[in-house]
Amino acid sequence: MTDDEQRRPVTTAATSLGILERLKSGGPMGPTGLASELGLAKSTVHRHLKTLEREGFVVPDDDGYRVGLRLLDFGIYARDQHQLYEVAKPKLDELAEQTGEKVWCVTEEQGRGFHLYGAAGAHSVRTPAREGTRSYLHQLAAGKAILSAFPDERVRDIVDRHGLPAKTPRTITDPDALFEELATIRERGFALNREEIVPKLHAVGVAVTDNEGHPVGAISISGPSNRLRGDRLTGDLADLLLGAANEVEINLNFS
Amino acid sequence: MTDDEQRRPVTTAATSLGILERLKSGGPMGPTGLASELGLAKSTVHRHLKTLEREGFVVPDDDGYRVGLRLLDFGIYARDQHQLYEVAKPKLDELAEQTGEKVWCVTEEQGRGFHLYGAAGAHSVRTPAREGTRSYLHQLAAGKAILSAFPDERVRDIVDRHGLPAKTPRTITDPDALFEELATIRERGFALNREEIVPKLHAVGVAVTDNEGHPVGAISISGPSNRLRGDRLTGDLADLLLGAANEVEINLNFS
DNA sequence: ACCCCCGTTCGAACTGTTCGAACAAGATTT
DNA sequence: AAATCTTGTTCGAACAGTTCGAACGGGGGT
Repeated sequence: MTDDEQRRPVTTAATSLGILERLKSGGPMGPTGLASELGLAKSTVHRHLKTLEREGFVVPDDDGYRVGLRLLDFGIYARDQHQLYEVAKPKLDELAEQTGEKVWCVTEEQGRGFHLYGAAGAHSVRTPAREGTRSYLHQLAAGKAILSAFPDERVRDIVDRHGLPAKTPRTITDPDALFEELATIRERGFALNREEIVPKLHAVGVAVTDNEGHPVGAISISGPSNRLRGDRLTGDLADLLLGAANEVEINLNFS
Repeated sequence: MTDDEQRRPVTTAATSLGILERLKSGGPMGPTGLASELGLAKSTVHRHLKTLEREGFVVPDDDGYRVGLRLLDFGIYARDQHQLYEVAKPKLDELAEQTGEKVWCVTEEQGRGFHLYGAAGAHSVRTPAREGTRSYLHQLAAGKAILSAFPDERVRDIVDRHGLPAKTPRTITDPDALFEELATIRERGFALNREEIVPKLHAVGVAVTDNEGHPVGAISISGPSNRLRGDRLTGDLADLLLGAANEVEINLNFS
């Protein structure tokens, strides 16, 4: 059904984007290193780099080239365009102060979760997530909340496309188990994450939907597992989140 | 001297990047609109969009395509890599709370200024600047502070390359006037901006340099002209900034 | 029910990219 | 200090890929 196979991709452009991704995942590099890692000729990479540099997408560095701040310009623009961001942001700051934990706002794009904004509470712990981070939806409390608001068919497409890769032994890797979990989430209204992405890290997540019931994203609270457990997790914090999500939903429909 | 003319740019990649920029400046569009604005065939644009979509750089939208959040991932990464960001951030938050104004941290790339991070104080006003915004250095207090830390030759190159475009009647547009201003800044240690980029907006800026004297960026405080004037601007606020910049410089050299 | 506009596909002509070799410059080594 | 290796850069030719225009199919509007 999902014809992922693109008929005739622009391979030249894809090469440039591949260089960009390599510079992000592998750190600053020069033409020689990139060429050997990407299986291209030095001269080819060189020409691509010069073109990317002309547009500000890469910048010369001591160790070769690195991704340029022009991408921050684009990225922040993309975030600001998102309806959820501006509405949820003040509410997230409020939640972070109230709970003292880390509060995130996540949205879906192409079947993946993107961390739009994170508010740090007084006792919030450091996690691998940053703003902009792209994650698998099934590995996040907020992600599972989003999935629970999708029709089953859509969830199945996403699972087919991206699979259910594991991050910890507790990550959901079985489609059937995922659908069971989503049913539970739909019933009680919020999603839980118990060490499914980072050991010793728990989280609660609630979907934010538009007036047609389609999810525009989700908000979540995450923190150390010994602080986020029992009634505090499934009671106070979940209720707080449900209320906040509801507020955001109302504001969304009038903006 | 500056051979801006690239010998053989990868025009295909440049086309893709051009589409990206058009989507940012012109808002979401479809292949037809982009093709007419860029002077390309519909089918060409379509193929580029599909390729960009495959990498997450653009995403389908009600009105066609829009820039994707993958760019936020890249952009935030680029910011986090910057040495100045993590060191300056806590100090900026502190300054914002102390002064109640908007505090920015700006760095230079390719002769342009990039807003890395902005902390909003209690009374801070809304300005056109966002995080990621690319500006002309001569239009910013922080930008002029950066320029004042460059050797004259470097400043001349930047002026040759980007010119001195005006934003308001008070923007410096004459190279000689700029060099005079930079000399003054070097003497007193801080830069001023009096309605040179936005009417009724003033700012103070101080450069942050590494242990070799090269600027890694600058920090600034900006606010309404009737609040940022006289002794408060050139005295209290300037002193506060100078102290903050000095702290940041020390922390920079040990990280 | 019609039409128009937009997104999409396809084939052929051609423009642009890719590759490898060669050059220059800097760093590291002997 | 000379020599050698590596890196960034330039160049030309063969090739591969991109571009364009036309045509198809679908959705919204009149």
